[in-house]
Amino acid sequence: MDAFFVSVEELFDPSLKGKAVVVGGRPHERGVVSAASYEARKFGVHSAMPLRTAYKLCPHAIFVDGHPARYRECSEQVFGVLRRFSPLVEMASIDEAYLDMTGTERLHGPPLRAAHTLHEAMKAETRLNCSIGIAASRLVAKVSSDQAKPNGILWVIPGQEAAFLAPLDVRKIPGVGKVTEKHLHSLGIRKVGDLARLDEAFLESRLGKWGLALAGKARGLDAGGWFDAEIGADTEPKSVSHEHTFGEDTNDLDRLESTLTRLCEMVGRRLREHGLHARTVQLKLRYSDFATITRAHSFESPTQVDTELSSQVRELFRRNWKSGARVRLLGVQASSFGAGEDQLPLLAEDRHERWKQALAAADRLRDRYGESAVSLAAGLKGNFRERVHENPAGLPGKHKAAGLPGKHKE
DNA sequence: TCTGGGGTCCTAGGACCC
DNA sequence: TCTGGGGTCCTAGGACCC
Repeated sequence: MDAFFVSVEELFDPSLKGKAVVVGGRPHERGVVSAASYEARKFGVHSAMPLRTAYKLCPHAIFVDGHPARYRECSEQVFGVLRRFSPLVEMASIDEAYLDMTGTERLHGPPLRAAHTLHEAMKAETRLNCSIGIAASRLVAKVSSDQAKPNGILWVIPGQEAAFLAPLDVRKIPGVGKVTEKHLHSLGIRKVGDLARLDEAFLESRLGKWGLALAGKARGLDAGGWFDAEIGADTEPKSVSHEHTFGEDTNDLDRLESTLTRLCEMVGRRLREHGLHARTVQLKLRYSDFATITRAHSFESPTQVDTELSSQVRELFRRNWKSGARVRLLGVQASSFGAGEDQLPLLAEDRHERWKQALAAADRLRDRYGESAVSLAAGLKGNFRERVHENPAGLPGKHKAAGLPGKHKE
């Protein structure tokens, strides 16, 4: 999709059309640009740029907050259109998808014709512009759709992959970022064509396994890593995380701990939504100077229960926080998803079951009344914290830290 | 240029096992 | 008691993507 977030915002507020628009937050907030309109890009504004910088470059731009729910909704609409063109659709991100069009020729005609029909249908049904790249590999399809932007279609005829890629900067290859680009420049490699001329052994000696994959990519092959899989292959999540950057760095213990608890609740909730049980939980801690550490803990049996996550995360925090140091960001990630139900000892089974019911009820309340409707006591500031400390296992004992597994239903 | 939030994949070292 | 080789799992960090 072209300038996806900006385009969606324009649907909700047509007066934004044609103007310099920056999605991501207020100009003096901590944060970066999620998306910039083509008009704003003329002033050098681009995504991932700090909002403050964008403001300096383009003070007259309209700064708007992002609306993830809107983008998700539009993304689902987009998916609905795509699915009619092929059963093999893979959403690679919220605004990007791959379609395997093999065998659809009788239905949709030759490639350019199918693409044209799709392009029209997308505009008609979502009122959003997209660009389409057509090729015999995911890599070339992706690069050609980038080259087709905005609002274009580009077909790279089989056999022409290397010729199409050769004049492009190496940076255009997905997976080549700032660091790899610099590395390649230091070897005198600037264009994809330079890369394609080198032999694999040389690249492998300089860049390891990645160099080998790169040699393939320079020739238009889906070599290595995330490009290899079949389109539409299973996309089970590998991790679930939430993080928060404070508006201002803080060393207030109450604030830090309540933030961690809240993050654990959000992670736990997503685990339950997806029916996942995590074996590993990870704390992320970023200080004022941007120095960042991560510390992980693995459970004996996988969990999706907030209190089990948060008691471990708080322990990791307690053990690793340079006491008193100001913190910029906290994050919590769950991973290593194990299949089965937790194998708890029999005695704990009942308590555990009650907690699961309580958490499910809390999720329903949040659905109905909003994210802040229900919280574990430790997620609140102040009074309740002591009681949670008395109950470090975080399990619902007589304290009923969350006040949840009681008689009342919801 | 004072640097978000949600992800994936890769590397490397150490513990541990046979 | 100068010490191999293969494997897995765990942890930490980093590049990269949208």
